[in-house]
Amino acid sequence: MKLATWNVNSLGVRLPQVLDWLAANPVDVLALQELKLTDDKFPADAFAAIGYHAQWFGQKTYNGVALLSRSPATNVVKNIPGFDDDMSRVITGTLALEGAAPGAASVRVIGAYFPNGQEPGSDKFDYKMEWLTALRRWVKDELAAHPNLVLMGDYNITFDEADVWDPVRLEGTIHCTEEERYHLRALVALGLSDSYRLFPQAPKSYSWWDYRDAGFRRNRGLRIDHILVSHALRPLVTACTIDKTPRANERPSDHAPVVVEITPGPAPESCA
DNA sequence: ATGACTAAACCTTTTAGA
Repeated sequence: MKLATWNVNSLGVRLPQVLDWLAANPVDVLALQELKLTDDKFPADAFAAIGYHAQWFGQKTYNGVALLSRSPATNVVKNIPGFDDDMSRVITGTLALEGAAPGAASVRVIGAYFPNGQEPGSDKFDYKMEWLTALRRWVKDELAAHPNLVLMGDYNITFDEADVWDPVRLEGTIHCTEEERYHLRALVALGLSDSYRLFPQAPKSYSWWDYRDAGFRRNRGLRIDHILVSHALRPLVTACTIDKTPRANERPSDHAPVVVEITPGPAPESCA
């Protein structure tokens, strides 16, 4: 099965591109971030028309997340339980593990739009740290309950220098601070793996490029969109790629989709 | 040079993104 994450920077603007992308890339699950629309404006009919179920958690102007899926999601949770937040940033559901024996297995999928943080030392940075702490506490519990878990979305954090187009110039700036990277490593330490780095990748591979100053053309980017998988799923991950093709669209999002392929092995069966 | 571009709402200007 294939799962993907894409910060679309306004679903109202990007809907035609999302529909086109799904037609060309019929993934089983697509997590969307930055819908920038209220729940009543969510285009559920357009996704249903191309065979996708949807769960969404919108917000006016900012934030907003959704899960699109070939099979319906169950046990849907919005935001981080126990963390009071007026922003719509997280949506979670349980999906069938496609490719496994029928009814044999499921995967818990968390789609998240991590806070930007704006600038170290700002109120928004403090909120980012609190949010990251709350997320980790919750993901720890989810992992205990669901060994097959995928945490994907716009993390707004780079892992290390390899994720940054100019690590010297951007050292200590937002998305590249030690505080943010500590939280990212702590998430990984719960028992997750960065799907993208399970495979050889081209150097200077990024998932976001600044609209300004021809950032995409000059490949001045950051890798801040990630797909983390639990240890139970890790041996089943067969590919992880960043699809830059939507950046060639006329009015592109500043983020590219990230796609992971999970290939369940044959179901263990007793030999009769 | 605390910039550049894009999107939404407070809409000819500001806020936020990253």
